Order: sequence, then C-alpha cells, then structure tokens
Amino acid sequence: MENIIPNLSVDCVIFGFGANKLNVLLKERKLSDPQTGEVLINDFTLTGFHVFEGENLDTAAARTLYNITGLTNIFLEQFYAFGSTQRLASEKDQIWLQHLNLNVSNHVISVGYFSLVDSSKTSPDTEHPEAQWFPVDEVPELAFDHAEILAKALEHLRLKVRLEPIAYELLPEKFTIRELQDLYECILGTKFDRRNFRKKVMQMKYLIPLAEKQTGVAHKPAQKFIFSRDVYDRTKIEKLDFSI
Amino acid sequence: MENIIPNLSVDCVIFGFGANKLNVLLKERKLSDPQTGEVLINDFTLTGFHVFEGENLDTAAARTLYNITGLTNIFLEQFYAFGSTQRLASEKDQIWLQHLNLNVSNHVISVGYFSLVDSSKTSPDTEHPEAQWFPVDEVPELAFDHAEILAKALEHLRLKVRLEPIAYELLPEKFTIRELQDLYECILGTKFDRRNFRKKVMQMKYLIPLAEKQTGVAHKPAQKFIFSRDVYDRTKIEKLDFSI
DNA sequence: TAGCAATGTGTATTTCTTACACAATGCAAA
DNA sequence: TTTGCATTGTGTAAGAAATACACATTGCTA
Repeated sequence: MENIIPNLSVDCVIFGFGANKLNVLLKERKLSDPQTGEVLINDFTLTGFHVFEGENLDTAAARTLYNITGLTNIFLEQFYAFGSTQRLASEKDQIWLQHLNLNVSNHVISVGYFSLVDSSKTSPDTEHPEAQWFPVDEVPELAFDHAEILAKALEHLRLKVRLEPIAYELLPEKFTIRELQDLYECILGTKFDRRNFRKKVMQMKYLIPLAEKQTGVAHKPAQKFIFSRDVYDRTKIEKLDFSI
Repeated sequence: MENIIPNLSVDCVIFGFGANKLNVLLKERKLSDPQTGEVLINDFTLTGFHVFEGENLDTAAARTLYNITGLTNIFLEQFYAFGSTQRLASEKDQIWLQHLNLNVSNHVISVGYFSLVDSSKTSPDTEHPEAQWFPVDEVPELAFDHAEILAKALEHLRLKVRLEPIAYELLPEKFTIRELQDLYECILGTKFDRRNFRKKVMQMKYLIPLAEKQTGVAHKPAQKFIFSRDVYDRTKIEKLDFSI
C-alpha cells in the first residue's frame, strides 16, 4: 500500500441524470460519541480521497471514481483547485479528521474533478450503501467546503455543456430526442421549444438516428439515437480546417 | 520568514498587450558549471513560487505576481492545477532544483493562474532585468511543463474573453475602439470588420465614451473610451433579473 | 494647400432564432 | 374492435442578429 500525500486530495463531483433531475452522488458521514451515543456528525460529502505518492492527479481522480462506482473510462475532468486554509477548519470537520486518524495536514489542497455517468450503469446503493443520489437542487448539508466545490462544478458543467457535446455522457447509449432535451433543460434550468430543439440537434451530424424505437410506452414511440464521438471528432477537425 | 510547502506551488501566466501582440512575461533561467563555465541551462520559466504554510492559493499567486511586477489589485484567476509526476523530471529541471537547494519535493503540484496586466504600467526590465515580454507565438524554450501551462492558459484566456469583458484589463485606462479591436483580433486570432465591431461594442453600456481624443497621430484622432466595471456589474444583474 | 492615413457612419442581405398548430402513432381501456 | 389518450414528428412566417460593403471627415505633414 502506497503512502498518501498528507496535504493533497482530489474530490470528484459525480453527476447523474435520473427521474428527470440532475443528481449528484454523495456519501453519508456519520459519527456518534462512543460513550454517550450522541450524534456528533451526520452529513454528506463528495467522493474524495488523498493522492498517493507518485500518483498523477488524473489517476487519483479516476481511482476515487472507480472505488465508489466501480466504473472506468468515464468522463472525468478537472475544473478547479480548492486551497483555502480554512477549508477543513470547522469543528465538525476537525472531529472527523481526528476520528479518521489519517496522517493528514490541516491545510489540504483538494483538486476538484467532475464526472458524468450514465446512472443506469451504476447502482451505488448495493455496493456502497452510504452513497446516494441527490438532486443538485436538494442537497443536504455538506461537509468541509463541499458545497462550494459542488457549486463550482455545476457552474463548470453548465458552461461546458454549451460548448461541447458532453451531455451524452449522462444518458444511456441509446436515447430519444426528448430525453436529450429534458437533460439540457435540467442542466441549464431553461425550457426549449420542442420543434426548435429537434431542428437544432438534428443538424449535428454526430447524432445518429437508429431504426430502433421506444417500447412499452402508451403513446407513439420515439425514435432512438446514439452519439458518435467518432463523427464529432472528425467534423470538429474539418471545422478547424475550413475556418480562418 | 515562513516555511514553504515543499510539494505545492503556483505559476502565474502574466499576459500583456504591446506592439500589437499578445505577450507573456517570462524569466530567464541560467546556470553554468562553476568549474568549466559550461552553460548547463539557459531557458525561460513562468513566474512561479512555492506556497507558504498557512497561505491561501490565491494569496500565494497574488504575492508571486507582486514580486515580479510590483503590481497589486490585478486581474488574476486560477485556471488549472498541474500535477503530473513527471513535470519536474527532465535532466535540466533536476539540475536546477538541486542548484536552488530548496526543500522541494520531486512531485510538486502547481496551480496555474493567469493574469492580465496593462503592460504600460509595469516595466519589468528595470526591476527584474531577467524578466522579459515575449509574444505568445514566439516563446523560447520553457522550463518544466511551462509550455503546457502556457498553452492551457491561452486556451482559457480565449474562452474567457468571449464570455466576460476582461480584455480591458490588458489596455490602458483610456483606449480607442481600434485598440480594443486589435486586442480581440490578437487574442482570438481572427479579423473583424471594423464597422461591425464598432457597432457591436457600442451596444455595451459599460463602454463609456470620453470627450478626449487621441493626440499626436498623423490622421483623424480617435475618440477615447473607458471600461466601467460598475456599469457592467449592474447591467449584468439586470439581465439575470429579467431573464426566464 | 494638397495629400495622406485613419476615423466614423448606414443599409441591404443573409443567417439564425423564435413562435406556433395539427396530423400520425401505438398503447390502454372500454 | 373501437375510442380515447399521450406523445411524436413536422413546416413556415416573423423577428433578431450577423455579415458584407463604400464614402465623407478629420487633423497632421510635407
């Protein structure tokens, strides 16, 4: 087992999409006084861990994500480093760190990563019963500076989603236009006209229509699509070539 | 004197605008063998320094910026953390670190900040003769992973400049529309139609026309403008209020 | 005073964005 | 089997924004 770097951690903000809400994966943090049984701490944290000696930041983030979701090859991107000297200073957080008894500095820099997962592929409830999905607008009390980290991650996601086709990472491989629209509306907090949205996304060559249709719905079934990163990458290069 | 944190530094990518070019401030790094006089190292670095114990990242970046430019209250924004285990591994970099003889880890995480300065206000040549401005498309060999840091900073600047009125930070307090256009063209690497550019920026309420004009030019002198952050902040809030 | 070099301005064209209504589909319930 | 239901799939007109483009004005210089 490698040693951890005492003053350096990563925190992953893991986003999922379900029940027509943008969700974030949080872990419960619980501590009772061993004598009195009094509840000292009962709140939630993002998924974070210290970086190991000799480990790259990106690797540490991927490892952390794997440990909680069991997933690899997942969208994962650094967005900001949090280095306030006060970020672990609250009373609860100090109690918690003493309880963990790790060799941890009291000025830990945490590098924030955000991750987009298809939440139909991961069932944290079974492997990690302490991990739960929460709608991003209904998160409980968070430990450390994790509320700030989440806020910054959301801001970053909202920016990024308008610039690059990353929203697909949150959907199952095959999806309908409606699902895509719901997702964008959720992330950006806006509503789009259904016809205009469809017109717009249908221009994207990398959105590939399938012969397949929805099944088991009590109405006209919608056509399914897949996102082709391959086509996206190629058309993106073309654009650069022809611009100026 | 406080102690440095051995595995944590900040690097400032300091941008300036001069001679119709976007420039970056670099420091020469020179080392000769004391016996033979052989030149071991002769390249350039960004402006970086280790974070002190008990110091916030933002403070460390502002301090580093102050040390090289003598300026405070300057636009300074974090953009990415660099944590590859190999980032100090090259032979030259190892020689340099031994030479400095600081108590430094060999896995240093560096948090990148980019800064925009009005280069007419700073004359690094006098205070720090080893610091020089280089056009961003003509930088010499850079130490460590600083080429990567610079590339990422540029990418971030190009994104940011399209989203927020930060370009003004690179200009003198009073400037002409032409100067503003040259700056945007420089940063984004594009050309704009002069009339359309003017039409566009004139819509921005936070661009305040002055009675003052250019002097000492051999042609019709242009009107001068200032940027009002105050107006920008207020109109930005209005926008949010009236949206939805 | 004539020439020069850059400023300052308006309009027509095209492209993109927005607003909006109805027929078609397939399941479910009667 | 039929009817009702909910949601899909489609086109067009109006408005807004982006683009392309030419000439008179200014103040300095020779």
